Amino acid sequence: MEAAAPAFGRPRPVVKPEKPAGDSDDDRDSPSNQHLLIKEEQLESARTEMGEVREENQRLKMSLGQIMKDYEALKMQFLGIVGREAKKLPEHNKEQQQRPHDDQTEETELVSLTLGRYPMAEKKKAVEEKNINGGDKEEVVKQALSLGLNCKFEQESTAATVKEANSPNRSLTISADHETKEDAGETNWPPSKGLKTMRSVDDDALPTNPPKRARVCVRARCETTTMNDGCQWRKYGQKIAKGNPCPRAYYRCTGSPTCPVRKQVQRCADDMSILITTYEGNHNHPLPASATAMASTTSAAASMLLSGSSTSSAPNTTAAASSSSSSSSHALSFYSNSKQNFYLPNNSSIISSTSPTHPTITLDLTSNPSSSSSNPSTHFGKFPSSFPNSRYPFTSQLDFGSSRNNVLSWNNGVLSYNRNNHPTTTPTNNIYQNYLQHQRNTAMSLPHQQPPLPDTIAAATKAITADPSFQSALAAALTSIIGSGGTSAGTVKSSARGEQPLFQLTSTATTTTNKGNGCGTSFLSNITTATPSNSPPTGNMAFVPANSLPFSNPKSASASPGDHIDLTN
DNA sequence: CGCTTTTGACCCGCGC
DNA sequence: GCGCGGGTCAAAAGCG
Ligand SMILES: [Zn+2]
Repeated sequence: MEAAAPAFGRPRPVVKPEKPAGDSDDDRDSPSNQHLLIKEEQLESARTEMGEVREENQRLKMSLGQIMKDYEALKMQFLGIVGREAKKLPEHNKEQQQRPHDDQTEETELVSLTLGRYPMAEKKKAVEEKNINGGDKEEVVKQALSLGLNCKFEQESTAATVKEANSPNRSLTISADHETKEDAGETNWPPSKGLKTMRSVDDDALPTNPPKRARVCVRARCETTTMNDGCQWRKYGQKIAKGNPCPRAYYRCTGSPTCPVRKQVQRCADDMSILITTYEGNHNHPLPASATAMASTTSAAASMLLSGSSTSSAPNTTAAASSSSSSSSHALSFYSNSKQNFYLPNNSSIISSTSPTHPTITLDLTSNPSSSSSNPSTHFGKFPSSFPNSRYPFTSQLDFGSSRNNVLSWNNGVLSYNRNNHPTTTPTNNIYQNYLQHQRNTAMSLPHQQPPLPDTIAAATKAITADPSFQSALAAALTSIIGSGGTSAGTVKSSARGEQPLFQLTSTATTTTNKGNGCGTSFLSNITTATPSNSPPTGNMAFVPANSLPFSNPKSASASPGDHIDLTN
């Protein structure tokens, strides 16, 4: 995206490429030379731009190359270590291990992520450039890191079981992009639209009507009142929308007193099991690791939306970052290297509609839960990469932990959705408990960063975690992973009875977009909008999520009344 | 005691 | 201008 960003991001006096018409015009000797001159100028500038872009591309390519090298090297190291570890560890209860999967996954992931670390420096650069070129608002907080790393998760030890079902490699592409310029856009929200009366009176007396905030709507099956997305929400209102027996609830983020983020939750009238959550705005404060996934997703979506793209993708759309040979797509090449494709959950789809009111993008993850056995790949549609006019790729990683019956998980880069309507199996609680227990006990002994790890890993981890940017990225990545991990834990339950190891690893997905111009990027985390340096703990925080995991949070503010929703059913 | 939820009132944009 | 519907406020109640 870097490449593209500059080119398209900044509405410079660039001539729109599609207007080669200019040439024809020239021929036409229409009116005055002025016209010609102007055209020429435009051409000139365009060329210049092109040149710049190319240069940048080159640079980025090189960076990428190096990154990849590093990555490979580290990967090897990692594998070696892991292998050793695996041997060392007498196999704990296999069962437990499986569950802890999540844990392990996390850990694994962490390490994996480590591999991607180098990029940071480079990426930063990229980011900077981006900012320069594309940052609409200079406010771009530096914390906005854009980094892309590609990791593969090899769950050697743990995954042994899983392996069968899943190929050993999972790759996770992460790209944190803070800059979500959209922020700017969204940030506007504060100008409380209406209430000028007594409410926000002075501030911006004239809110210059901000561009409407983008909204991201997520549809997912969920039993609980609200999806546990890791954020803290306070309910501030409830209304019964006409045409839907179910009340719509309004929540506000309490992460920060000034956080503009809001969400409204409502059940689908047609299918009560579907929960429709609409997010609006970007967080202006650090988020718990567990919350970054959703946040990044929404912001990414918002970005995409705002960038002006209308999309509606069908499940089977192939996004694939087909290698657009153009030099302008490093991102793509990056991905292609890793030969990764991103998938959305089964028939999940993304639809962005710019309604008069608010531009809204909808992620529909509700599609049929159908059998998730056998070939996952068959059930999944590749992520639609086609965002017509968008220059921002869109990411989708969601963890809806709260649901007991649903499971979203990523396997091998594929997101699988599992729905278990028959809670006949072991109660979630047990699993949860086990999970926790396991966490405490087993987790420690696992190849974590904490305990007896080979220095290598420890060192690597340290080093990595030291880098703030990385932290953010990591946090995001882990978040998503973990978040889903929680989910997966839930899944475990379902798996308990099944043979399908689908749930094992969950990670986030990112998508790449490479439209005609091919600048694909996945960006997944734009972690916080506003806290650059605060994130230090993030790296570590990533592991905290245990608490914030989707598992039912008894206390979670928003989740309390639980089933309360008695829908008319 | 602090925080969240509940809930009716209020505000505002929009269509008629 | 009026009514409707969506969204928000804020007082009161509930909870740990
Ligand atoms: Zn927030």
